[in-house]
Amino acid sequence: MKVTMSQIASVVGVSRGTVDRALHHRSGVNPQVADEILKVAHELGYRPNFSARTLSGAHKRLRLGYVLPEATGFWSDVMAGIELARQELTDCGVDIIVSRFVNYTFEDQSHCIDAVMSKQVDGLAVVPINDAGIKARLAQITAGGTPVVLVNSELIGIEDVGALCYIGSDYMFSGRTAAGMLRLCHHAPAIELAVFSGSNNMLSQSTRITGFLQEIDRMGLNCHLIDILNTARFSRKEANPPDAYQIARAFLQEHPETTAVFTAGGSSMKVARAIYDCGRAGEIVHITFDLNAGTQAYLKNGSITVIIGQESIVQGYRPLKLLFDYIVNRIEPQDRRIILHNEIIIPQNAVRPDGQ
Amino acid sequence: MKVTMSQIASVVGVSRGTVDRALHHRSGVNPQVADEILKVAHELGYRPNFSARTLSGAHKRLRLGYVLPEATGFWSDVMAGIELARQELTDCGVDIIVSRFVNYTFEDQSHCIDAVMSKQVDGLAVVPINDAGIKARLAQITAGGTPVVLVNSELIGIEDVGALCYIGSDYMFSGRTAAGMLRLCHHAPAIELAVFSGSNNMLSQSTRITGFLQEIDRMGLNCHLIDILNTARFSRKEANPPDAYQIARAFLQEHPETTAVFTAGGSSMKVARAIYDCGRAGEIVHITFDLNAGTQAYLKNGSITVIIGQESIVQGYRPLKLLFDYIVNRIEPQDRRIILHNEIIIPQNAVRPDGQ
DNA sequence: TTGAAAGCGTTACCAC
DNA sequence: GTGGTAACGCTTTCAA
Repeated sequence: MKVTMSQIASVVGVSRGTVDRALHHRSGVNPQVADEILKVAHELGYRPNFSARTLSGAHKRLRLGYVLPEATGFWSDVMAGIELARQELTDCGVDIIVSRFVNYTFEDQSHCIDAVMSKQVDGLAVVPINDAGIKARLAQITAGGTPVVLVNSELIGIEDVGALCYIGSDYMFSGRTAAGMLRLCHHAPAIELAVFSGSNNMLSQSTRITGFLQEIDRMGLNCHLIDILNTARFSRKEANPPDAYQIARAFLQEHPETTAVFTAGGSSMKVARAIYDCGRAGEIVHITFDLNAGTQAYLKNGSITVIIGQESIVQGYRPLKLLFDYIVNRIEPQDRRIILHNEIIIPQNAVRPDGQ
Repeated sequence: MKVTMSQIASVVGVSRGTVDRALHHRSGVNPQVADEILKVAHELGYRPNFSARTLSGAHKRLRLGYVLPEATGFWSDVMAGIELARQELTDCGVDIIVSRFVNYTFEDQSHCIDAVMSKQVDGLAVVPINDAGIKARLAQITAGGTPVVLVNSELIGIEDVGALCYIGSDYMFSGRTAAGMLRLCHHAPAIELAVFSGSNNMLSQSTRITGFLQEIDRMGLNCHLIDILNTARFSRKEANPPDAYQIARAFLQEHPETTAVFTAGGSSMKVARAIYDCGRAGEIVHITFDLNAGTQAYLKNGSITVIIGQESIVQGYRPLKLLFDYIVNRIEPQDRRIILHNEIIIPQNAVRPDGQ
C-alpha cells in the first residue's frame, strides 16, 4: 500500500541515500540512475511520509517571520491565528518571529523586515505596504532563496517580488458581496448612499469601493452616490484635523436624506457611532468590514447592519503553516492566490474567534 | 527547549520505557516512580511529539468508519470532506470505510453500522437517525471501547451513547440566523410567511423552525404565519402523493399574498422551482439551507434569496481527523459540542467547494 | 517492575 | 557518484 524509499531503493538496486538525492534532484547522482529512480517512484506511486520528514528535521530549528501592522482590532485576530500556528509548529522545532509596524511607511516596514531577517529566518510572511522600496527588498529576499508569502494585501503583486503566494481577500469580491447585501437590506426603492474610506491600506479600500459600485451598477439599483469621504483626507493639511467620527457626524447632519452607508475600512466604529448618535441606527443600512469586539457591539445596537468578514484567524495561521509545509515537506501552495471567504455576519451568526 | 521522554528518563533516572508506561498510565510501574515521572514531565513542560507518534505507529493499520446518508446534494459535499481526510490520513496508515444508508430507518442504518463494525474499525463517525435501537447500538459500541463521533444531527444525545463529541450545526442558531436575514431582506412591513419542511431529519428541521419563529418573535417582526407545510406529510397516506413542488406551487397559487418562504430543509430546490414558476422569483424572500450546485442555480435566478450553509466539507473532514488525533495522538476534542458556523450565502459570495 | 533494543520513514553526514 | 550509518522521538516487544 504505502511505498517507501527503501522499496524504491531495492527495486532499482541502489541505496536509500541515492534515492533520496535523486528524488530531491540533488547533484551527485548518475543521471541514468536518477531517471530510473524517478520512473520507479512514479510507477510505484511513491508519496513521502510527512511525519517522518518532520521528525527527521526536528533537530534543525526552523525560523519563520511574520511582519504585520501593530494596530489592534482586526490585527489582533490575525495575531490569534499566529499564536495558533506557533502552538502547533513549536513542537516541530519552529520558531516564529513576529514584528509589527506602526505606520504604513517604508521606514517602519523595512525596519520590521530587517529585524526579522537579521534573525536568519527561513521563510517570511508579510503584510506589504505599497512601496517600491519594499517591493525591491522583498524581491531581494526571495532572490536570496527565502520564500515569501504576501498576506492580506495585494498592493504588491506576487510576480513583482517572486513571492510564493498571496493569502487574503479578493477585495473586488468583498465589495461586490457588500453590494449584494445592500440590495437585500435596503427597503426603499431609491438609495441615497455615502461611502467612507480610511487612510490605511488605501488600495484595498478603493478596490472594495470599485467592486461595490460596479456591482450596484450591474444589478441596476436605483442608487445615488452622495459622496465618497476619505476620513483621513484632512490629516496632513490641518493642525487638528477632524476625525472619522466628526466627519461622519457632520455629513449625516448635513445629509439627512442618507439611507445607506458603506464604510470601506479604517474607522467603521467611528462611523457607526456617528450613525448611532444621529439617531439613525437601524434606519440607515450600514455595511462595513471585519468583525471584532467593537464592531460587534455596533452590530448589536443596529448602527452596523452587516459586517463582511475575511477570516482573520486564517490570515494569521495559514501563511505560517504554508511556509512550514513548503520548506519542510516541499508541498507547493495549492494556488498562487489563496482567496479567503467573504463571511457575511449579522447579529444572529456573529461568533468571535475568542468564543463570542 | 523541546522536552523529550529521554530527558525525563535521565532526570528521573529510569529508562524511556518506564517513562512511556507512566505517561500513559499503564500498569506495571512502581506508583512512586510513576508519580515522580508525571511530576517531572509536568515541571519540564513535556509535550509529546505527534510526528514521532504517528511515525512510530505507522506499521499498524488504523481503520475509521463513517456512516452517512446516501443522498446527494449536501451529502456529496460531506463526502468531499471525507475524501480530503482520506487523502491526508492514508499516508499515516489509516483506512477509511464509508457506508451510506438510503432510508432513515433502523434497519438501513444499523445495517450500515454493522457493515462498518464488521471491518473492525477503531473509531466511528455516524450521522445518527433518531431511533432507540440505534442509540442502544452506539452505546454498546462506545462501551466496547470504540470512540464514536456524532455528526450533523443531535437527534441522539452525546451523553446517551457516551460519544466522544458532536460535530455539526446548532439548528436553533441556524433558524435564528435565517430569521435575522428575513428581517434584513423583507422590505414590506408586514410579512406573510409560509414555512416548508421535508421528511428527512425531522427534528433538525423542526428545531430550525423553532429557532426561526422564536427569533422573529424576539425581534418583534410584524409577521403572519400562514402555514407550516410538511412536504412529505401525504407520502404515507396516498398512493401517488404530491411532491414538494406540487405542494408549494398549489400553496403559492392559493396564497398570492405570500411574501416570505422559509424552507427548513428537504426540498428547497423544488420549492424554489415552484416560486420561480409562479413568477414570484425576486419578490418572495425565500430563505433556505445548504449550498450545492442546484440551490446555487436558484440563488442566481432569484428564487432563493439567501442560503444558510453549515460547512459541509468540514462535516466530512473533521470527524475523521478528530478520531485520528484522539486515537493516535491522544488529543481530546476541544469541546464535546463542536458547533459549525452558519454561513450566509448570497449570489455574490457563493463559492462552491469544488471551485464555483 | 523495569531496561534494552528494534523499528517507523526520512534526512544528513561521512566514508569509499 | 554511491553506500552505510546515525539521528529524529516515540511505541512496543522481549528479557531480565
